[in-house]
Amino acid sequence: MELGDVHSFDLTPAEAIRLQEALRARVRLSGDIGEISLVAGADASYEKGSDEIHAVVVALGYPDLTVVERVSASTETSFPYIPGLLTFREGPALIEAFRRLRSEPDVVFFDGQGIAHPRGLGIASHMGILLDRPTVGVAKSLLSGTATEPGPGMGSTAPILRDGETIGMTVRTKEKTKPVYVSVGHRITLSTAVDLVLATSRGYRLPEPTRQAHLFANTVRREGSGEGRQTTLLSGGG
DNA sequence: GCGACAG
DNA sequence: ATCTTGTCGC
Repeated sequence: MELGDVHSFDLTPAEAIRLQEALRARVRLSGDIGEISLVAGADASYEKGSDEIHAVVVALGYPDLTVVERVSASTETSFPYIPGLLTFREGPALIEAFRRLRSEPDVVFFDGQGIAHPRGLGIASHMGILLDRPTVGVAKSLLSGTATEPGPGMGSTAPILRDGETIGMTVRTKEKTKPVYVSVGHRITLSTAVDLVLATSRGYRLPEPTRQAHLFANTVRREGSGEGRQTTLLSGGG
């Protein structure tokens, strides 16, 4: 994908927070996505003691969810994991992975929050601005706000509230399984985001874009598919 | 001051 | 996120 100007990631935590406060104004909570034919999932993995991050992006056809492309990028990081500043740890590697992506996904799912973040700029929102593309945050746990419990059935949802505002939705993607926390990343409505998460869920807690990215990120870390600049294009089949 | 705290 | 084997529930 073509990326526009990307700001520096060589920042201190205090500078990172100031940047988030400045960028939050650029997040768009609405948008007409039109016909969707391609979705993507982005994720990262790393080893316990290492500072090497393995980021991946997996593109899938929609609504069939067939994987059409997988790319990865492995980079060194010095920024530690700090709740609320995840983008500054995983962002550089993810950006490189997106640069290697040939596909042009209509929407991208990220592992983490969108606007359901202390400063309204979780990794899905931040990356959405840099990519200028619709994005959705699909987190496995809550970072900000109060989550209400959805019903036990697949497809049930309930709001994530903060100061009386709905900042996201808990979504039951699998019956009797802990819900995922969905919030708008950028250029999409919460309603559409939730619909897409459910439309891409196939019997697992994580929707396919996110699940496939998760699996591939682990493969890259263990077997190394990204030592350099490798892009894997698939023609069909899983 | 204390607790909470995406991945 | 990662380190790890078996185990309990659907």
